[in-house]
Amino acid sequence: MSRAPQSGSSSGLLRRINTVGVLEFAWDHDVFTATEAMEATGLTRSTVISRCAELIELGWMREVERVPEALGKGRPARLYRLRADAGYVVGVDAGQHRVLATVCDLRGAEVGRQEHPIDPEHDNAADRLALTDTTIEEALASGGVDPARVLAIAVGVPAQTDVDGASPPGQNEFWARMNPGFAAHFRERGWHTTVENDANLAAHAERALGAGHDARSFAALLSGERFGAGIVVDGALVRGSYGGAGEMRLLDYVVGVGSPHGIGYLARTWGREARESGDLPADSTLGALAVDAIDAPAVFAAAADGDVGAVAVVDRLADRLARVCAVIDGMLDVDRIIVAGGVAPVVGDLLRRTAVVLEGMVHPPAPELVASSFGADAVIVGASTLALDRVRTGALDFVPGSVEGE
Amino acid sequence: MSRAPQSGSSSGLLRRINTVGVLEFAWDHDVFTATEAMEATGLTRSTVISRCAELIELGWMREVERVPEALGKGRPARLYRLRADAGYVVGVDAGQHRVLATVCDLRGAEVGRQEHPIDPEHDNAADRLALTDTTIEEALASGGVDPARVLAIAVGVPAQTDVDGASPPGQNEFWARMNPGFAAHFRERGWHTTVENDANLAAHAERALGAGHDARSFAALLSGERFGAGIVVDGALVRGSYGGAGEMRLLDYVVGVGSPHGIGYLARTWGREARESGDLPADSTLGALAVDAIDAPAVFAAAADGDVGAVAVVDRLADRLARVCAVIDGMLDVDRIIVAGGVAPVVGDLLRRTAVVLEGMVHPPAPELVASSFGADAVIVGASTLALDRVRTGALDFVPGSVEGE
DNA sequence: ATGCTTAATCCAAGCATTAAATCTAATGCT
DNA sequence: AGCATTAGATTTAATGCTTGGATTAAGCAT
Repeated sequence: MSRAPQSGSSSGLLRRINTVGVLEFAWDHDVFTATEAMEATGLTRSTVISRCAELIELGWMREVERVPEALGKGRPARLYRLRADAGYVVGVDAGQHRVLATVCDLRGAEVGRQEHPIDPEHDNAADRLALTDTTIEEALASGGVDPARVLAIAVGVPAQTDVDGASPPGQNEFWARMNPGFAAHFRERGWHTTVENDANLAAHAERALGAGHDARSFAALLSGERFGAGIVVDGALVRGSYGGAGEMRLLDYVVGVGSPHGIGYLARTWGREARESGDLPADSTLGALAVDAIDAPAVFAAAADGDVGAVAVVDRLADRLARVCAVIDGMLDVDRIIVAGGVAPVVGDLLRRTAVVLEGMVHPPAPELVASSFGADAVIVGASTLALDRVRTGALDFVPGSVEGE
Repeated sequence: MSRAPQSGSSSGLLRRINTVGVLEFAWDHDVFTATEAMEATGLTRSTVISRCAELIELGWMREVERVPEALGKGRPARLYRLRADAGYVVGVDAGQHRVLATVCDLRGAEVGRQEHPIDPEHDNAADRLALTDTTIEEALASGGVDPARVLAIAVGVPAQTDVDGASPPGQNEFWARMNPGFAAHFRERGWHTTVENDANLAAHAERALGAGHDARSFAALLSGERFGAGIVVDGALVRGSYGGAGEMRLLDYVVGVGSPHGIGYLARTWGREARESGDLPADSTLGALAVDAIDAPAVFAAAADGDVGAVAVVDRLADRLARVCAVIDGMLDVDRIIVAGGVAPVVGDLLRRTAVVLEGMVHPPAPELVASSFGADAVIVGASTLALDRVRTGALDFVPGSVEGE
């Protein structure tokens, strides 16, 4: 008698569905009562409470004791809350010139961070992998997080990646160096691993937390040294089998563009050209700078200052950028284009000029042009966001960290 | 006592899931046994049989009696089969010059078809809507299908459409004529209605039944009078908020292209130009034709014949098409580009030449170039495929036709 | 203390599924 | 013909999970 090993009800499928439903609700609310969860999930009180009990058992949630001076009339409700420290995710921006790692809790709050420069002259796959490991280790230590409690990691690389996170080999030495087997390496540690192109991660960041959160379709245009776009259409990231969607190699064939150079590169280069041409008026802000001191922010600052040479550069950039945007919109009909990357904080004026040019180039309505609010952090924010997303989506497949902590 | 109105088990959610699972299985198998369904769904025999009973009750399936000379050793299995005639879907290709409607059963077999030309000179929204109704009525009659048994309809239009099937108003008189409120009109009849851009439907056709069935990412390039692409990336159609993805307005800005004209238009125009230039040698196939008789098939035929002038046109087309493909691939990293539309049957040689040019224009691997096997039927096949897909996806929300038939 | 209000808990009822035993229909061998 | 063999169909009891109502618990106001 008793203990017959029977699974019943399709091996607990329904139970699982409801558990996930309650956890989902917990994820986007802070503390909550059973009654609130009932309304959101459509389940009975008994069921909600039993699901909560299971989630507490599993370590995903915790019951939080009421603050004494609570209020209300009837019997006070028990309060539940997602355990933000049930696990952590690591985000990595493994860029060409530096490796940056952050550690976030399940609520997305950053609890640790570390960064190391990489000298492109002495860069190789093995060192890059080792330095990334070190950076992560230190970021974890800075947040006091035990590596065993990491559930997932996402790594952004300036390379194409396939769905498994590998970069197509052979044809591109650079990719092999930028993505030295990250996917296999971290999976070996038992972490759920995603390796993704940096522009695609920027798009993830914008979708979840930035200017893309209210747009069905948009492009996040990474615009530093080279253009690269992360494209979200109908709420889904468009990546392609090898993650090459949005790589913008096609700019070579666009009239008035012809190269993949980005805003940062062009502003600097054209700004220096103007400085060296000697045609600048005597009172030019740009003319007063050393050539080496001229970079994109300097040029935009000078233009804001009314400097004729810098204004000319910005106008030229506006035309160029408008064409890039016209191509993206013409192919994908996006509602919004978000200019991201290190230059994002200084392109406000450029975007206003670009919008005017763009208006004449596309079928109305023209896509809205906005600057990302993440600045140089777009990729790392996207990485942690994506890692977190993976945990959320497959939550019950993860085992949250040991609960002994408290 | 008894009969307490209790819903239990989350209002039959699990039951519904399993019912759908069995129906799914039925949909892509012909006759099948309970045992087969058990293996596919992971359910028990009892459950499968009870789900089948419900599906038969609902009218989706039917039990088919064994043919006497069956075989095997043990007790012969009961056989089930999807009722292909449980309902019908209507596909419509409402093109600029003609309206074509087909009626298909649930297995996708065409059971009725009707077509009417439209004179673009005397075209207006009201007449177009009325003619479409007539065409559908006649197509239904030709297949002996009672309109009440239609479950869904999909209409392809040469216009952009939003997710509800409406074309953005105002800015484009042409669209309002091409899509005279189809969505609202057919929904009023109680049919599940989808109105979609023609190139997007071609992509649906290729994905489900054509050259796209084994590609994760591809573009169906409708190439008659104007280029238009239906884009599938990672298995999902990329359409944009207003269905404008793949509209290829960006061709205006591509070096060596500059206009949206398609292969059909260009082959005809350039072929006539060559004919009129008078530079053709005496034995030219093209030169022997009347100017009015020169169209795309004629040009391709002449080129296959070795006609110098026609070969020159094909070479020029190859260069142009390669640039179009390079732009699509550069933006979306597709595995394959499928040239569709009326010209598809004759572009084999052109594609071979194009592939050579394209090889030098894109990052390897270059997308594979293939001709659609649907010819002028790409849009209508896509329409019925899509309508069928909608029925399949939401099957239990539909009420199949009356069963009294047999 | 006595209600009043709102949650939590308990419990019987019921649905849907599974597992195991039993039944049924065919084949093939003797 | 009789009987074992095979394999699917049915039946039955057990199980898991959810529901809905009854009961109890916890605060607050009077």
